[in-house]
Amino acid sequence: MTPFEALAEPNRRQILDLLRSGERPAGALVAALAISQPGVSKHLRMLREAGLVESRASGQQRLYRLAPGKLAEVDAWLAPYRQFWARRLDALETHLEREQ
Amino acid sequence: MTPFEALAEPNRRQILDLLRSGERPAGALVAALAISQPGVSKHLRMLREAGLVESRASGQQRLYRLAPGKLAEVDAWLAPYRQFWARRLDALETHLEREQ
DNA sequence: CAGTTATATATCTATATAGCGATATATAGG
DNA sequence: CCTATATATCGCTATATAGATATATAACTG
Repeated sequence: MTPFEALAEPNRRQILDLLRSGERPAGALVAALAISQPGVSKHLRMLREAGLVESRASGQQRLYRLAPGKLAEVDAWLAPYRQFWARRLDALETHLEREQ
Repeated sequence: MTPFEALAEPNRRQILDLLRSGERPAGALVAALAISQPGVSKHLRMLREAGLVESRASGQQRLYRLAPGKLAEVDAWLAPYRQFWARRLDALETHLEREQ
């Protein structure tokens, strides 16, 4: 499964969004999503195969975390398109980056 | 079709890549891809439905061009993840600087 | 060891879509 | 009109996958 294919499914994007705030056990993801536990487990497997997440065991739990390398590849694909939209937004981003 | 779903298919990403260098007739896209003319036409339809391209008639031809607004939405989704690999790159840079 | 919890896998159904060849539609030019 | 060209749609097959429920594996707990 490629990262692009993995991102096509909304539940998988939601899992990634949840993992942005840190490592989470699979059960926390199940609780947050509107699909069954096996469904979440299957999506997690696909995200693993796409290289978008990694997991480790901790007792009975499996802790999942972002593995952002493949997302960086998606970002790299997108990069040359950035010139096409809103130069005004570019200007804003530059401004905000300088504020940091 | 959502932009994320549209981007999941490699031929569709290739079409977008070709359109980055400017408006192109459908035939030019057919010539560049490794699939049949109806196949390209179907992908173009999906890209249209996803809001990623627009087309206009010109004689017998249909000219396609990028409609980057929806790509900007993808970029916006991706934005909060950028800190994750930026951090890693920062670390790498620091490491390399220390090597010198 | 039995029971409980956490997660993964198996199996099934339904739906989506990628691909093809054939055909339809539309425009251009003789 | 008639024919050629450009593109879209139709009809089909094959494959992928999202979803569910049921079951298996694995690790804690008493």
